[in-house]
Amino acid sequence: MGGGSALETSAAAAATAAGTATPVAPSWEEAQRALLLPPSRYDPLRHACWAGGRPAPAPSYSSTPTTTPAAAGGPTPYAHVAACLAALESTTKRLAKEDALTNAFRAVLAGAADPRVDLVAVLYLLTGRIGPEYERLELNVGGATVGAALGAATGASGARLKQLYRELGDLGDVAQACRRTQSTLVAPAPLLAGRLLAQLRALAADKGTGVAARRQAAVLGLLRACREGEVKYLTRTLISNLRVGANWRSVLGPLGRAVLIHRRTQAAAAAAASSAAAAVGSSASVSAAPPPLPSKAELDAAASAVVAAYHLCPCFELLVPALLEDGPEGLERRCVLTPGVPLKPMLARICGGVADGLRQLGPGAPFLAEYKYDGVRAQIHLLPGGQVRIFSRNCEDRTEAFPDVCALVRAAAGLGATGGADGPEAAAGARAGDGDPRVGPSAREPPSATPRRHHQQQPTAATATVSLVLDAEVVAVEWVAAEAALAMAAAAAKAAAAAEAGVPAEEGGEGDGEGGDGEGPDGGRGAGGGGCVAPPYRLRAFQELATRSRGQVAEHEVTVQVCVFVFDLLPLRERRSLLPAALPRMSPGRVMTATAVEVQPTEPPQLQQQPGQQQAGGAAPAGRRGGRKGPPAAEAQGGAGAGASGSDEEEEGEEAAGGAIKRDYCEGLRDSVDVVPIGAWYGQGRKVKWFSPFLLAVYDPVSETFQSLCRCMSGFSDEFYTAARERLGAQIIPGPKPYYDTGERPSVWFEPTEVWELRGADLTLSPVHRAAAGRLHPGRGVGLRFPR
DNA sequence: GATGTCTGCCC
DNA sequence: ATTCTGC
DNA sequence: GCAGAATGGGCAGACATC
Repeated sequence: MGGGSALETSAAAAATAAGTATPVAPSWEEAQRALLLPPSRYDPLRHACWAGGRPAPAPSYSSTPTTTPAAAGGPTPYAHVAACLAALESTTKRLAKEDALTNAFRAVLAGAADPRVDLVAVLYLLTGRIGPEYERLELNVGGATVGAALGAATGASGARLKQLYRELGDLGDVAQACRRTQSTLVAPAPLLAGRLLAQLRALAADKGTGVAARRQAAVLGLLRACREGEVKYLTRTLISNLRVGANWRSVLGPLGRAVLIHRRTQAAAAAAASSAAAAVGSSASVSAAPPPLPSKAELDAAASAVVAAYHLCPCFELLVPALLEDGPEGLERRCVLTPGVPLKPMLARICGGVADGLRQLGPGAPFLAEYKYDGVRAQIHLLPGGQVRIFSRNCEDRTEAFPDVCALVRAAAGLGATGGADGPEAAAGARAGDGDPRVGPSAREPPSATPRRHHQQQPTAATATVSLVLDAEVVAVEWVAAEAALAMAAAAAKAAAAAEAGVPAEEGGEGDGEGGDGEGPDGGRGAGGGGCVAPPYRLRAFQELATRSRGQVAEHEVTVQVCVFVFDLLPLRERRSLLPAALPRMSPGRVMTATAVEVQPTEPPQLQQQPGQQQAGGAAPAGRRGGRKGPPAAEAQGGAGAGASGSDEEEEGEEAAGGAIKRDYCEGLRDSVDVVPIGAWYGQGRKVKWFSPFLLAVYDPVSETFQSLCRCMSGFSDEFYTAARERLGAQIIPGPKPYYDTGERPSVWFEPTEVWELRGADLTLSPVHRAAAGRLHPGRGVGLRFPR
């Protein structure tokens, strides 16, 4: 509070100094409101909340503006970021959010001493990140660490913090609430965006004994340095939960717009200055009327240029310099696909079932129906040198965890299985080996230990060629002995016969969500047209693959073998028919194209030809299952992404044709389960006022116990939450009934008074849930995956 | 050394 | 992952 | 129709604690 009045005073002083109609630098709240002005009325010089590195408010520029705008400022204060976050949070309107972001970036461009550096920092801070996703850089700070630091910073007791948290449902709000009652003795230096980002990165880099204490101390220091509205957002940043209704996606368009506006303004100012100088030759003020905003079309073009560039090159350190130097128009040339930099994944549209999906694809349009494998998504880059890089669905670099995948892909591509270490540093020209794909301790050579820093390498013409980018699913496989393979083949044949006879038997109870070793869609099948020789492998469930180490794995340490199911080539979305050419040496159980059915709505389904593996009988019904039967929420992949409009022989109108109907909810698993809410937690954020999630249990008549099955939070409407809060609020009991069986510890327990119907996708063996305890696994119960 | 807590990341 | 909500 | 938030099960890894 002391700070508040001091700031008022300085604002008043600024007002006097400014004189005449020269505006006074706004307070933090005013700056926040100003950010919501339409860009046409926002003046970065007048509304920006800083100058000379001082926090808001301070004179935004001197009363005698003899300097150029760009030189007027200092480092961007974090207060500016916080003001923008507050502006974002203050509205749910998307256009208003875009305006706020655009204005905020313009302020940085106009007011920062080093806009190039500050813009990157502000971008990260506004999106709650500290680096590109593919650089393993994590704060490792969560609620516990911040909570403890908060206690130390404010003197609030743990109980008080807990109570506040229950009321507010957001640690940032708790911090803000605490701060109001806290008086700072000596105000530390104000937080600066660039420096804060560096501090956060240092925090992320710290490790070893005692980190927890060091982290907490660092967090404490940062919290203490906060002013005005900063604590709330700094706290949320620390726990990676900004929740202001904007994320990296929302920031890109405004970034393009802001840069375009700024460049126009600068050009106009330069022109005015030079003409004035030429005319009079004396100190004419540069503050001529700002030029009108670029046209909407121009602004939109700038926005989509940045969006497209970011998909190809999701790294602000690369994007921003290119943007500032060559403008949005130059991005297409400057930001190209860079080897080892993952592409942002395609956008997918949700549709309300298969019928809807087909309608979206276009009536009568042919499409591809693919299996949805239960593994992990992998974006696989095969670089010109023969090295491989593997990225997760979230663009995390997972190369080192999957040396076997690297080897398999190299082999499938016709390069030697021992082509060398992966990653650009490791030179190792791939030599063409015998191409025999081998899983096992044959290939090794540990991958480069040096983590690469992509943003240090500028894309150049030389490095811009990627030989191959694959989209694939990595699935755990189990190799089985020959006899077992024969048995499986026989079973598959029987199932196929049954299916042909019209029995809707689906896949004969396959897996049934038993979690354990359920066969995948075509596990154990694939026997060819006439003489059946089943490949000696079976697909395993996701849970098996999840045991893979996260860090560096040597190939001989791999315990769970995998098969790579390739389903797409990026970024051109060329037809899958190019896959066999790109990967001439695929091999069953190792690297395969994902099983798919080409559907011509007027003709019977035709199974896609697969290299190295003939498909027949058994797979067709399964394929039909994926394409035809009713997933309530299937997903059609559109040809978004990349913008690299290669558009070869693709007919227009068929743009979505590369899409696949995925996420099939197996018919057999659509059963619902009757469950009883036996406990709950208090909601967070939007759901503070309600119970969420609920702890749900099944009743076991044998043991006469309620065994927990899962927590559940989705599938409920807000009305349901409100009603449930009332009903169950009256059923709270002090502790669990003796006949409740669960490893969970919910905040509240209920009398068992209601029965709900629950749907889920899958079951897994659980360490905390107790359903069917002991029946599938000694000591482990069953949990429900994706309850809803 | 075993166990527990926290965090991040797969689905 | 899924689902709901507001623009 | 999109974007965003709020949540699920469960694993490994890194520390902290016993």
